[in-house]
Amino acid sequence: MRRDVFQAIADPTRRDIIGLIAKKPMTPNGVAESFGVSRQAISKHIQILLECGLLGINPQGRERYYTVQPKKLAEVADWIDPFRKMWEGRFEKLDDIINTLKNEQNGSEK
Amino acid sequence: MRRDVFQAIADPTRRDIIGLIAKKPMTPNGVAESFGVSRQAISKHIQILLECGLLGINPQGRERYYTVQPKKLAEVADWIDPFRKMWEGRFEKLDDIINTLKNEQNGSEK
DNA sequence: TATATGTGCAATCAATCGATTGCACAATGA
DNA sequence: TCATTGTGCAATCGATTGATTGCACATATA
Repeated sequence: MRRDVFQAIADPTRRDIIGLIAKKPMTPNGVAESFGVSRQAISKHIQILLECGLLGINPQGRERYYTVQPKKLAEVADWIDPFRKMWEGRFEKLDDIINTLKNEQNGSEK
Repeated sequence: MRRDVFQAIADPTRRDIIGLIAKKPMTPNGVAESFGVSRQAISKHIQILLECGLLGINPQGRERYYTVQPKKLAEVADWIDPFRKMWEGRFEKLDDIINTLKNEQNGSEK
């Protein structure tokens, strides 16, 4: 079963769950009340987010408060970062990869 | 058919394709040679990346050179940004974070 | 012209996904 | 104790995904 952060945040419901829990740690029932799906469906989404490290648990009695582990999103941010430099036009600090890209693009024009 | 950037980059092969084409615009055959799957499979990945705006086309004769449109990844970076502030411990703009999350939640309701 | 090459599209298939229902079990409270 | 509540887990189902094969068509090349 593939459980990486990229796949986890691909689902819009899971992104909403992350956004919700980021504001305030919540229980599965609390989260489910904010969505139009069953508690079990939310529970499965939470399970996926747990398995890839995007959420943490804080049990209180029979309730389980889930919290967001935002640091885990750095994996995505790190992958995007070189491309950010491309679209922001900050070419002064580019590594060889991006320099190669620029040269090849100019060279491939007729 | 859902065609958003988050779903597009969820597949590791597609992320590899983006990384490859970012170095140098490539044809489908060129890309396929770098992977262990068929040309048609690569072609379908490219189609998905095209449909969500992550790639552009530059036809040269019967060859089609695909280029990366990095700006499209800003959609993902923008979603991550409030969380980046969380994991980097910059809480001075917490109100902005909360507001951003609120807006995102409202805007993504089905 | 005829042949080879580069590419896209349709059909197909196994695997996975997102959701539901039903049940089990521990913690709470009468 | 016994009923209620909060939660997790298993079975199931329809839709989607990622891959393959086969074919069509335009472009290049002999």
